[in-house]
Amino acid sequence: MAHRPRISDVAALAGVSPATVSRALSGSGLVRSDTLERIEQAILQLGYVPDGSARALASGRANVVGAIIPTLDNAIFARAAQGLQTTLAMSGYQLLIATHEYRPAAEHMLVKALLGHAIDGLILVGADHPSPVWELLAARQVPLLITWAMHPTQPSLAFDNKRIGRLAAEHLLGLGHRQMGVISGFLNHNDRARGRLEGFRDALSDSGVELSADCIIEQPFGFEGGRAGLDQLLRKDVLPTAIFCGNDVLSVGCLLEAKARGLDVPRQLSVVGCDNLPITAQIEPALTTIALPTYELGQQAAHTLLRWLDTGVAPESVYLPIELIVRGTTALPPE
Amino acid sequence: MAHRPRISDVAALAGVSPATVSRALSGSGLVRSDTLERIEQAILQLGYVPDGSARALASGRANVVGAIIPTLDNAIFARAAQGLQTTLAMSGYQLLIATHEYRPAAEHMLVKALLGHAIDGLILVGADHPSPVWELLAARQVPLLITWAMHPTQPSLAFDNKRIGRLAAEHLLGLGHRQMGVISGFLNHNDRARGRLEGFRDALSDSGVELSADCIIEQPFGFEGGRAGLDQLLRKDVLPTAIFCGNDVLSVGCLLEAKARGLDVPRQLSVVGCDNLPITAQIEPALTTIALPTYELGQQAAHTLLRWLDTGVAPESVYLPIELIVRGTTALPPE
DNA sequence: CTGAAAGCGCTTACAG
DNA sequence: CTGAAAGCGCTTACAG
Repeated sequence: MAHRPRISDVAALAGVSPATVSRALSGSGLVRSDTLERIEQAILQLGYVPDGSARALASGRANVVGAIIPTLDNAIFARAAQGLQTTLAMSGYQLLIATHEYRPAAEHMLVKALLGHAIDGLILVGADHPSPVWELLAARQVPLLITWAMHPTQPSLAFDNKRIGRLAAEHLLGLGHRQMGVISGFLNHNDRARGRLEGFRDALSDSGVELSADCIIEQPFGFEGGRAGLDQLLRKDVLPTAIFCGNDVLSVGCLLEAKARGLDVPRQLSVVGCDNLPITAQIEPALTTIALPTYELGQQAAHTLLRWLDTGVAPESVYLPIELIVRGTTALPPE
Repeated sequence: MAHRPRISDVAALAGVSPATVSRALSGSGLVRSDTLERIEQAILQLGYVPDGSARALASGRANVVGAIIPTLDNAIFARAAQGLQTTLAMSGYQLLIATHEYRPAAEHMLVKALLGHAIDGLILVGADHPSPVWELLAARQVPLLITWAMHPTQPSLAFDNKRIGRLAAEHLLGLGHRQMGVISGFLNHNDRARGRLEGFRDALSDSGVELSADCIIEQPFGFEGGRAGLDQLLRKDVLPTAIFCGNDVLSVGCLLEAKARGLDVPRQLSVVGCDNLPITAQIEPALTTIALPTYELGQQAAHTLLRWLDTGVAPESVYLPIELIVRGTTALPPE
């Protein structure tokens, strides 16, 4: 075959007009069944696959959703992407995905790039974005769903990051801890990390416990960050009896470092993480953490966005349920 | 503004023809600089973003690459996707990604879906695909790059999966092991897993050691699979002194289960994994594994495909370097 | 360096 | 249930 067959080739072979083939393709139901059959024959025989850009241009719908996430290198975002993609595919939509690695400038470029790429909707992580990003978004008017954090006006599928911090704090306070440390990812350009820290600090504060600034360590996400965070915390004058880690990559690193130093977790040091990564349930002692339904977030993001596209009415924002899971890394403080 | 601005709006505002705006946009260099400046002004003023589908339809290039991978829920594929996406973005390309979760039927559907979605190239994992997939691909004539395994004729960026198995076997044989077990992912529809097993078995066989079929356990990928695999291996009449795991999710699970049972690794049992996941270097004892440069595979896949699109000449297939990393989970066999 | 015109391959009112 | 025709918003020879 010389060329990729076009709709007119199919039409000619089936003895109908291109319009009819188009209707058959879209499953509109207004094609007689014998006609339909001839068309299907022709499609099979020619190996016809409709041209996506032509279809998108003519119909105004690309059947593509864009998503910009911080990274795929954290299982938490990878799982969400997986849930999103799988659910979209079930409705005939595909996923155009990009990662900015926590660089705001990169995010800006990617928003621009995706907006130029025929997408029906866009998904972003976090509610906090540089204003040029919002301007682009406003100009393009594409349905935009915020995830992972709550935006005051934009439809959001959020985790209550402050409550995550509160849950961790209340658990540790309840055990009797008073000296706490925090290992967080970089707070800049990360409203999720800021929210968790704020919630943690607020809850302590409500109980009359102050969290001094030098007990808050910012580290790059990664096991090494968790290890380095613990290292820094152990150099302070007053040692913490409990540590809250902003996510489980950090908490696993922190726990492993504690074990490597011969610290008895949880008897000498309690550790709380966040995410409920699979590995947290496997290591010994298993990590106390806050479970976030990230796969479900991806699924629900897909459903929400597709409904939005169908109905044209913007969805309500919602918080997804989160849950403290107490395992082996938290206990009463020493003494 | 009532409507999304079109290229003609920009042209009108800048006092030129749409053709000139188009040339300015494509950076062709054949637009006078003062004209260019007026056009850029107009673009900024209107917030113009070119329509992707129209551009793709008219030019025949979508600036999108499709990739179908087994899952994002394994860090190994997530990292490769990350390398791929990041590198593509640097050249103005975006990534349309889909996962089939090891279901051949899903892969078939996704190939079909992506081919209908205006892509310039396609990346697949593995050389082994059901024939309907190959037929679709042949009909559509899109540049296709195979990754992770070597295809006899199709351009491939491969790991030598047999050699992975051989490396593991030779290391264990060299230590003196003669009773071995294998924990693998499901072999069906997975040429990477089959290749690794085959290489492992061949190398043993070359040394006069036979690997009996009931020492080969297939498990779903996941920590639980590794744990269950060890459990099954420990029920055999002859206990293995060493286990080769098809990837590091399995090897970590296997190691953790061994520790939970009070087995002394490596003194009572040696374990070799594959992938070099970050966690393997962190746990105690650190895992002996075979390092696969998966991020680099993603990057190189992007470069290879883009060069193909540029030059029109199909690239050579290449094997990526792999390396045995000996850490704490392998030692001389007991006695 | 710039413009007028044709065309990319579909979809979708409109008419029957 | 089906067809003829216009149009989606760009790009790109062709001509100047």
